[in-house]
Parts: sequence; structure tokens; C-alpha cells
Amino acid sequence: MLDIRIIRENPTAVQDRLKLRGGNHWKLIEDVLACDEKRRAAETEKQALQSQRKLIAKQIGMAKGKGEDTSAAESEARMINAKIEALDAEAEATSLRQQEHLMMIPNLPHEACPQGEDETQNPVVRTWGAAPEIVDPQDHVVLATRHQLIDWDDAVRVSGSGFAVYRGRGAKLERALINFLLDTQTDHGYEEVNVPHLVKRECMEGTGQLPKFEEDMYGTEPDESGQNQLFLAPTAEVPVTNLYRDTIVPESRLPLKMCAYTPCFRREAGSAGRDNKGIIRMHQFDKVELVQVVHPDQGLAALEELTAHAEAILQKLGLHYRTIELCTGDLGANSAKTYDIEVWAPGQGKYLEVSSCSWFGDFQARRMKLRYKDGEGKNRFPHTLNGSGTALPRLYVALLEQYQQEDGSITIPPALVPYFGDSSIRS
RNA sequence: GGAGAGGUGGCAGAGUGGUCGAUCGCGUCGGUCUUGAAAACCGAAGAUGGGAAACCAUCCGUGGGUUCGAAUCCCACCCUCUCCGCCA
Repeated sequence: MLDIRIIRENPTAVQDRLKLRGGNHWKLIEDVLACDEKRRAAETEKQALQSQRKLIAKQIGMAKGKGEDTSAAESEARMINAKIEALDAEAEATSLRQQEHLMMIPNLPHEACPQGEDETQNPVVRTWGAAPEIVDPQDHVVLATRHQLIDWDDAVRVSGSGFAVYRGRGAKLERALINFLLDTQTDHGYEEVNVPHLVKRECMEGTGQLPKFEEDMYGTEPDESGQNQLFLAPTAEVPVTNLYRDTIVPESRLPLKMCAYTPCFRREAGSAGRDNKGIIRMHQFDKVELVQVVHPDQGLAALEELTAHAEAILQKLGLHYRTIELCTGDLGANSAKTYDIEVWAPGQGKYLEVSSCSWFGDFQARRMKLRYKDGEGKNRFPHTLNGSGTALPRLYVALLEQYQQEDGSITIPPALVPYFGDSSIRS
């Protein structure tokens, strides 16, 4: 959520930055400003009347103590109450409208963001390693089926399309990767946390998945009162960042660094048949997530650090990848600046996104009322960041496809052998 | 699922219709004293919104209601604890 004060002070500058994203969210700014003015006018007037009422009530109290007649004052108070009620209704309705719009407006892209219209204009920041030379590379579906690592027919029987069943060595490879990722990231100084996968609506609003992307989410039905609806977390970002929702942490505890392994649930509506071969795009997938809460001065530096922590995974596994930066037109709604890490998948003949590392500024902190107390005792919004460290299925794909051998076997990179217990997969 | 108790400031815990945003204690911070520390004593300190500021309004789990006036009375909901039942 954007700071209303910044919008109030610099509406055109805010609109200009929002325009860089494409789309027309910037048009909401005008309405937000109109609501803001109307709201404040109504509130000021209401408060003056409340102050008056308070005074009268006190006088009545004192007069009654003396046994005096207070009927005149009481009827005056009743008249004031009628006015207050009308003003209150107006202030409330306006405030609600303002809040709804504010929650829909995306974050401002940071000045450091490259400008561009869509994903074709995302600059490559760096490339690591080189694509292995493989004659007639097979894709992971062929490889996983040949070695009986993953079964899609089973998955369809149980859950339908968009799911996978890992079996035997296939399941163990997944588990080995999860443990390898968690160990590597805790070595980087992240506290391992194990969090619920079902989260409240407030959490989804706090990190920014709602209200904009409700159709992408799985959730339970709300009860008769319209309450107590839970959502399946689409990423551990939601439960982990929200561990600190509505709290005030001492500045000395920053930075907070946490990592978590969780499954992630996404409807991926309308994406059937697109980029969804094998396990590349699924309704449920595993991910190890990195989350940081940092002092505002540290935001940019923390993004570089966190991205390096994600990249370290691919380097340790010896997987060729590249890091790109999202341009303003491709940037996620909540992010101020994002790096995507893309791993090479020879069987697909393209790079796959295995990690997206984002810096949100105070956008999420303001939504979830996450604050820190600074040296002067003031409550301020810290910056939040997160990144995949990394997503499992595409890492799995890259591993099978980059390490496939001419004899049909798959070599397990040395860093993973202690976790997997074998140095290759062969049938 | 059944029965009971309770949700008040960082913690603990008073307050049952009228200067209560809220007693007291612990903890925290500043000061006095001390070579330094402890102790003792003095003092400071909640959050949100509006305002340049003085200051004003709101907030005692959440949402409604009664009243001139609600932490205090009424209704609904949420949560926590204890006991019983069930259960991985």
C-alpha cells in the first residue's frame, strides 16, 4: 500500500511512476485524493462536534451530582448526536472507498528499475556457467518416466492435471533437494521456520495477493457470517512475512531473516497448455522461500544479498543460469524491484524461472502494520523482501536435463550426493 | 464435541455508568548519588488519525446496541486457559 501522504504531496509524480507499469491503475489516484479530502473534512467537523458533546456530557454529570435539572443540556446533546451520526456515515463510507482503492494500487517501481513494456525488455544482469553440450537432449518428462521418478497418470487419478506424483528415487531426490536448500540457506543466516499452509485473508492482503488476485487462489468457503475463510498459501512468503503482521519489533532485531520449505498452491487458471510440460507449471509445488525484514536504509543492499543467496544454490549444484531484472512493465504488482533467476533447461531449449527475488520497500509492511521502533522511539515501517531459494520443480527439471548422460543415466552433482545417497540415477 | 473461567498499556494486574486513556507493581529509558555498578530517590514513556503548532478525536478482544455520557450495561462473534470426551 502506498503512503497516502506521498500521494497527497506528489500526485503527479506518483502517477508518472505508476504509468511506467502500463495499465491504468494510475487513474485511481485521482479518486483516492478526492476521497481523502472529503474524508478529512468530514472527520474534522465530526471531531469538533464530538468535542462539544464530551464537554456537555461532563457538565451534565456535574450538574446531576448537585441535583440540578439537565433536560435542556440533554436535548442539546441529542441534536449534536444527530449531526455526528450523519457526518460519521459520510466519513466512514468515504474512508472505505479510499482504502479499497489504495489496496488495489500497485507499488511504485524503484528509480533503479529498468524501464520497459513487457518481458521481452528485461535486461540480463549476469550469466553463470555454460550450457552443457548434450547431443539430442531429452526433456525431463522422458527422463523422469524412463527412470520411474515421476508418475503423471497416478497424479491424474488422484488430483487431475497440474499435479505430479514422485515415487521411489524420484521422491527421494525431491526430499534431498529440499534438505540441501534448507541447509544451504540456514548457513546463510536464515532462521528455518515451519509455518501453516492455510492462512487468513488478512495475511493474503498483507503481502498483497489479495484483493487483486483472488481468482488465482485456492481457499475454503467462508462460514455463514462471511468470516473465517482460509486460503491455501500460494507461496511461503505469505505465512512467513505475516509472522510479524501487526507487530512492532525493536530496531536492534533487524534484519529478520527466515527461510521455510512449504508446498505452494496456485489455480494457474487459463494456463493449461502453456509452459506446462511435465512439472514446469503445477497447481501444487514445493519451494524453499527466503524472507527478510530490514531497516529501510538496507533495502537495496538486502535485495542484492538475497538474490546472491538464491544464486548460490545453482552454483553449488553446478547448474548454468542467468539472472535478469524485471523492467517496469513486467514488474509484479507489489514489488519495487525484482530479479528473476532463470536456469537452463536443455530439454526445453530455454531458460526456466526458478527464483524471483523482490524488494517491496515499505509496501507490504504498511499493509500488514509491521513496524519497528527506531532510536527515537518512533514506529516506522521496515522494508520487506523475499525470494525463492529456490522453487523445486524447475530445479528438478534443470538437474535432470543438464546432468543427463549419453548412456541415459543422470549424474548427481557432488553437493547433493550426501543428501541423495548415490552419485547417479540409472535404470 | 460438552462444561466452566477469562480477554485492559512491554509484562503483570485493579477498575462494574460521569474529568478513566485508564490505580499500583515489575520491566524499560533519563537524571541524582557512586571511581564504576547495585541499591535508594526524582523524573519520562502507549497506538492511530487530523493539524505548521497549540491541541483535538478515536482506541480497554472484534462488531453492533442502550445512554446526554460506556473499559464498566445488553446482543452476536473471535480468541485463550482449565476439566471431560475424541483423536495422529
